[in-house]
Amino acid sequence: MGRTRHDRLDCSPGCAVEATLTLIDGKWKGVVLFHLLDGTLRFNEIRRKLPSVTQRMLTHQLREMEADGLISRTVFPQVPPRVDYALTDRGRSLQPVLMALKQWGDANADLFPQMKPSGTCDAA
Amino acid sequence: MGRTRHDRLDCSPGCAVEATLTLIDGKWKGVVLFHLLDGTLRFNEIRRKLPSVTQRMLTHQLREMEADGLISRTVFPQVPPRVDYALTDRGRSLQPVLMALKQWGDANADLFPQMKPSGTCDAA
DNA sequence: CAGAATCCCATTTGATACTG
DNA sequence: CAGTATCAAATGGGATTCTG
Repeated sequence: MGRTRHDRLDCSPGCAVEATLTLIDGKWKGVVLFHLLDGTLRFNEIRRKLPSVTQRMLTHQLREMEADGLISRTVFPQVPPRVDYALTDRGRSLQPVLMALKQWGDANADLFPQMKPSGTCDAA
Repeated sequence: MGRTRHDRLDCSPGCAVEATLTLIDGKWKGVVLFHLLDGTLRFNEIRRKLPSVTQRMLTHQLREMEADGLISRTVFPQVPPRVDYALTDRGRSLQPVLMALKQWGDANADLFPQMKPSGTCDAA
């Protein structure tokens, strides 16, 4: 086990750009973080917002973001289980980054044919 | 062949976030775009700024960004060859995104032990 | 409900050598 | 100088099944 994901960083004036990217790429991390901006979510609530994610991947991405200190994971010892995910302070500090990414994506929607117009689905 | 890189997009309020990410993840794209903010660069100039990138990877990433309309590639028919890379208007419009990524990375440098302080290397 | 375990395929990345 | 070509390794990601 270990944090080999950030080993790709070398020294360069722009490496902070890549550094941040290593934390939020991964197939679903961006969207998950974005949704968590609106508040705490349970595992299946996140799943429902991401129509085509598998449990395996969602679990994996969530664990990585937890290890990176971007989100917190709270397990309620009850049956059936309940696990809450929320942004940490560090995770919340990504808000400007996430908003910049979203704004650019919306402004350049023509690049993404399969992306439906913003607000077509259930709003956050 | 084709543009399968953006097929990962599904419908979700935050999918524009992922959409943008599909364009700038890739191991070196972020840094390359960042450096191009300062102006046109030749192939080997970019290489020199990225100590550990291979020609193969750099070529590949540049071609993808060209296909996505983020950068332009100008070949000068001369010997030895000269190829200039520059941001397109669309690429330049990523500036706020890139700066947000860089700022966050610098502010959270403690997460990246192997990242030397900003400005340690040759400045852009 | 929120996962863990296993298997397997696709894509990404790297190493190396060669070229107009 | 700015690439290509080829091979191999690492990683990412999906499908499915099982469980406390």
